[in-house]
Amino acid sequence: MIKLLLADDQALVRGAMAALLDMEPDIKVVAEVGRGDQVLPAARDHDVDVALLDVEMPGIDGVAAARELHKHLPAVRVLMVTTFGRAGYLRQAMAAGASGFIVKDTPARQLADAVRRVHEGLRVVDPDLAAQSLAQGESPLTEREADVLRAARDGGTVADIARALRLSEGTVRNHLSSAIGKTGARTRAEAVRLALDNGWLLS
Amino acid sequence: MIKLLLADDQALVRGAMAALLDMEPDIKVVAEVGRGDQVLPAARDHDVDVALLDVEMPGIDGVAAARELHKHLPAVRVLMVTTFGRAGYLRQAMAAGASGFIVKDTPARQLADAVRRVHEGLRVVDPDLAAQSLAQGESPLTEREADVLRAARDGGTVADIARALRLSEGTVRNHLSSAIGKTGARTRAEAVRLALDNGWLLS
DNA sequence: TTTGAACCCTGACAGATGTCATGGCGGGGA
DNA sequence: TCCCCGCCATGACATCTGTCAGGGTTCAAA
Repeated sequence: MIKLLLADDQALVRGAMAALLDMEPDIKVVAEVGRGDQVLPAARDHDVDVALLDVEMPGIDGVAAARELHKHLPAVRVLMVTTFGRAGYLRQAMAAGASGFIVKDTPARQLADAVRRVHEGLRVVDPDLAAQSLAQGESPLTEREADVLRAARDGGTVADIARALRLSEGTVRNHLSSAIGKTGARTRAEAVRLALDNGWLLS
Repeated sequence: MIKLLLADDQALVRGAMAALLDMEPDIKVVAEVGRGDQVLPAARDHDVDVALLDVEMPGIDGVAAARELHKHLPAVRVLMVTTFGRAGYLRQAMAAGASGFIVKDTPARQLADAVRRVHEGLRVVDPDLAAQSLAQGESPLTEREADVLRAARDGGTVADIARALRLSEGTVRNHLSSAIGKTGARTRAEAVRLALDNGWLLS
């Protein structure tokens, strides 16, 4: 019997996935959480075998939660699930110790199988996504450039970003310019979107 | 027995919700589709009682699909589901003939109940969302301003927007300026974000 | 030890952006 | 009918952005 932890911020899909997986005779959902920072405590309390983590969650994101699990409870296998096929997420999730990575586009019947494979110690990765990830390579952005793009996400001015990051406006402009160049964008907003789509702005 | 149509672009959550609802003795999922433009044909083919529609879908969005259903198959009750609690969506969904509107944050056990209520002809609306929608009022943006913001969504320049909409650059700047003023933003990007959050940029 | 990469800053400049004043057009509502 | 509002446009203006050329520090690898 595989003891499963389910983490997703949307109660409806969390409950629905629980219903789906509880139909399997060899899987039992022993814990459900809606925040990333509840993953580790819940996994500890319920002696979990496999954790099914969404990437986008309040508290800490799924990748960071996977990192925590891998560090403190290395016996727990992690299967990441995400809405978008952002290839950058895949790389970071694997680096964080995840055993599998699937997108929410995959047919529902394959989910239980993925859980079983991960439990057996196998790796489960969407092949298209893996190819895309390899082709795309790692993030070209330096940490500071990513910081600046993150701060620019909701449309503030250079002055806002500089204040938030305790930098001079000139420095912010330089980082932005560099990030725009590296992403091939023509605008700050476009650079933010591209970096986001590629999964380059995670923690 | 309530015959249900399920429309969501993510196969995994679609399948999971089907599993959840099929556990109910009085509900039967008779059709599943992943695109907005498949909703009407599928509803026709399967003599559906209730349609559970996600707002964000490829093809046409859920609100437009609801409009189609209401026009061609008025007997079908529509229950909208969405990820975000964007109050503007609620107003437009109800105007499109939907009988209910719930967010994916609601507990899974309430879903079947919502389906039953909608089937009985009752209205189902998240109270918080309804209050927010009333407080927020309708979109202050004129159609053209919304067009311009939509075109500005992925970070193009004024010249790009002008080309896409066949307008002069000056006009685009005027509409943008007006939209920025109305939304209380200080930047184009901020205005886009605010309008998006409020659901003012639907079709 | 030298080199390079990442980080921070300054200053200057062209071009893009946001604002404003102004005017013409069409379709309601008073 | 006249007037107001949404729409389109022009031109001018101050400000903001993105780019470039500098020059500084720290740290790790060669």
